Amino acid sequence: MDTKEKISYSDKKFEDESRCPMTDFINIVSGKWAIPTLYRLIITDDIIRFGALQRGIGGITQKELTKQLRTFESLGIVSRQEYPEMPPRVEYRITELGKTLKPTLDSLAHWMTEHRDELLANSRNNAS
Amino acid sequence: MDTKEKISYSDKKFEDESRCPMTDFINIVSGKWAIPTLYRLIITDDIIRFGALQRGIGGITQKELTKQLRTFESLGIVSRQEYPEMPPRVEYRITELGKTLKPTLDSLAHWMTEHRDELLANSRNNAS
DNA sequence: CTGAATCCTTAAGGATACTG
DNA sequence: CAGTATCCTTAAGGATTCAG
Repeated sequence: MDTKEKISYSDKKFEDESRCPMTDFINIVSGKWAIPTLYRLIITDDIIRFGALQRGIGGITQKELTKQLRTFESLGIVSRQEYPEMPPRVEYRITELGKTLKPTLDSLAHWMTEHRDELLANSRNNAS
Repeated sequence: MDTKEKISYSDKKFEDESRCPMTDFINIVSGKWAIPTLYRLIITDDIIRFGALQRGIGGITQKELTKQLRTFESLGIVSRQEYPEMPPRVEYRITELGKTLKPTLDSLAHWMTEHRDELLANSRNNAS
């Protein structure tokens, strides 16, 4: 560790002065698996174990799921309950704060379902 | 150029069998600037020139904006009108298809505005 | 003014092996 | 079972230069 540490891009994440809600949002929910993970937790709306969550999302690696969960946990969007048993059991659950995102994500899923075919057709026609 | 080209990950983008609307969505609207760009076009709801758009978004590079616009154009979400003048003028505009995303993005912006402080506070308390 | 092209650095994410 | 740790490859994105 250095006394004067390098300031990386990610340290600026979600700090004070961005003031654009969309930019703020992207700084919280970004990457290939953030929304799928969050939506799975919201849809479940109950405790769910790590393994079940991973299978439920489908295709996400353990490393990636762990990272996403840590992020959401620190934001208070997801809660984590660890049971010191053997084998270990860890239960995750969407929080009340996290649930407030449901209407928005529902809207997003609905839009995608509604327009998927049209987008795909456009995409094909304009393929390079 | 090789005759047999390597199949990269991105070639699988938005192809047939994903069937998860959230995954589909991420494949279309991903990265740091996609949503801010799209939202700016939606809010503008009129023709807007490349330079004005870039300034309106704030912080996006020319290269990045061009890339995003090409993507949205190929999906039929944004239209592009080029005037072969000197100096050149290019006007972009959200399409009807693109406008259908407005309620969803409004919801997203609203959620972020509403919960920004709480998220930031949580984030600070749980900082490593 | 609107890009295209190039170079470069960092971030994202997959694969695998290992551990309590 | 639920992670950590490590290695590795590709993607994302910024900075800069150049051109019509």
